Amino acid sequence: MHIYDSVPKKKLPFEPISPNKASIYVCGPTVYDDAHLGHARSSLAFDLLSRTLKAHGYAVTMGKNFTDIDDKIIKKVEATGKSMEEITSFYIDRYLEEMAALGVARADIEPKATESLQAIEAMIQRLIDKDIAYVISTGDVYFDTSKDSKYGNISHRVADDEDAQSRVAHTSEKRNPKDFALWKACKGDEDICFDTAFSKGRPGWHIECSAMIEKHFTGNEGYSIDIHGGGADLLFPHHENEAAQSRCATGHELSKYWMHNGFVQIDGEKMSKSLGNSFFLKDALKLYDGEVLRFYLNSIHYRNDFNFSEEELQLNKKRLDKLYRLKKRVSPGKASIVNKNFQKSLLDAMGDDLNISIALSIIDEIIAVTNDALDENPKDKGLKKETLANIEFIDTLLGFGGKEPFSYFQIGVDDALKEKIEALIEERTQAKAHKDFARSDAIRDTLTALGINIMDSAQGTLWEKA
RNA sequence: GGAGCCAUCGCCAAGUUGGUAAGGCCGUAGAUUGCAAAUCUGCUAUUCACCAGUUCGAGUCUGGUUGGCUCCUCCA
Repeated sequence: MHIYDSVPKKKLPFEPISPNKASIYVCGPTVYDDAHLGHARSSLAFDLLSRTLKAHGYAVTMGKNFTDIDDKIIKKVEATGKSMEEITSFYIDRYLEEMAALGVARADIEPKATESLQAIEAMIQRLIDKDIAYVISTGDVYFDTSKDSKYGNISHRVADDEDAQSRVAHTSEKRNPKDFALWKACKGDEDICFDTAFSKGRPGWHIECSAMIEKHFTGNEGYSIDIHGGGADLLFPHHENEAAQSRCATGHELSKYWMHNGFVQIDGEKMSKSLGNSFFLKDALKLYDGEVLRFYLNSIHYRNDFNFSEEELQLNKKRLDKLYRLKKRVSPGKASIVNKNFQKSLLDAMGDDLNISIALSIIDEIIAVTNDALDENPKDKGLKKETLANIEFIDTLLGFGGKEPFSYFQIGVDDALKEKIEALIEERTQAKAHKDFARSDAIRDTLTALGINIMDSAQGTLWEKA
C-alpha cells in the first residue's frame, strides 16, 4: 500500500511504526457553526483511508478531535447568551449526525479540547521548563521558534522577513516574529478562563492537537502516530506548529506521514466562511441523499480540489444508479464469495494512494460484464450470489451500494404516492394486456410527469424516482 | 511581495520508474422493446494550455510564456 506524504511531496510505501497497525489523527472541526461541504470532504477522504487500510489488513485506530475552546465559540457565547457547553455540544451532535448520513464511521477516539486541559497545561509547562516556551507580561505563552532547528520542515517555509509576517499582529515581547501563542491569557472577567501555573487563560489552537495526540496515542520508534491528516490549508501554520511543539516537548516526531485533502470549491473558489460561499451539509442533505453526496464527493481523488456543482452531482448519481440497478437484478438473495480478481484489483487501486478513479472504473467494468452475462443467462444463481458478495465488498471498502436496491430508487417517495404509482402501473399492465397502447402510453406520461420512470423487465414493470 | 499546486475529448476525470492517451456523462449507430425505459454492442482526443530543450522516444523530465487556484490571517 502506498500513500502520498505531503511533506516530502512523494508517494511512499506505507510502513507503519508498529506492524499491521495504523494510527491516524485527523484535525476535526471547531464547533461553533454548522459543517459545510468542505468538512464533509475531509471527513470522507480520511474515512476512505481508514477503510482502505482496514481492507489491507491493518488494525486502524482513528482519532478525530473537536476544538471546543476557541475565540469564535466565545464570540458565539457572547452573541447568544448560551453557555459554551450548550453551543459546542449542539454542533458536535449535528456534526456527528451529518457525517453518519454520509456513511462516515465514528472515530475510535474523539477528544475534546475541554477534556484535555491537563494534557495541554502539562505540555506547555514542559516547554516552559526547557525555555522553549516563554511567558510574556500579559500572561500569554509563546513558542520560541528559534529553539527548534527543524521548524519549517513540514511546510518548507524558511524566510521570516517582515513582509511575510505583516498580516500577523505583532507583539513587541515576542522573541521572534514567527513565534506563536500556546496559551492566551484572559483579558476580562467574562472570558472563558482556565487556571494554570503560568496564567489564567485558554489554550491556543495548535497546542490542543499536540496534547491530545500525546494523551491518546502511545506511538513507537520515534513517532507518536502513523498518519496525521487534515485539509490542505492546515499545512501551515497549524501542522507546522503542531509538529514543532510535539517534537520539542516529547523528543520525538509527531507523525510519520502527513496527508492533506484538497478543497471543495464553488465556482472555482475555495468554500469558506469568510467568502460567504459555504454550502452547508445540513442543506445539502435536505436536497440529496447522503449516499449520493458521499459518492459524488469521493468520486475524484482526495488531493485534488473539488469543484462542486449540483449538475455534476446529478450526473454522478447516474453512475451509482447503475450499481443499484444491477443489485436489483440480483436481489433478493444471499451473497456467496466475492470475486477474487475483482477484489484484488479494487484493493490494488485503492492501495495506490486511494486511486478512486481506477476503483470506480473497475466497478463500472464488472457491472457491464455482469449485466451482459445476466442478459445471456438471467437465471445464473451462482453469478447472482457472487455479485451480491461483490457489492457487499464495495460497500465495505468504499461505503456505497449497501442499501436495499428497490428502496434506493424510492427515496423521497411517500406512501401515498407509492400507492398511486402502483395503481397506475397495475392499470397500465391491464391496458397493455388488452393491447390498448394509447392508454398505457398515457399512463406512462402521467408517471413521467410525477417524476417517475418505469421500465418493463422480466421481473415485471419496475419504477424509479428520477 | 514571498511560497506552492494545477492546466488531458463538449463536461467530469485516470495516467508507478519517459515507450506511444482508462473510465463516467453527453452525443451517435445498432441489438432488444408494441413504443419507450433499462441492459448490451459499435463509433466518438494521432492528441495531452503554449513555446523551446533533453531523448531513439515526453501528457509524463528541464527552462520559459499564458491562464486558474491555494497558503503566508480563523479555516477541512
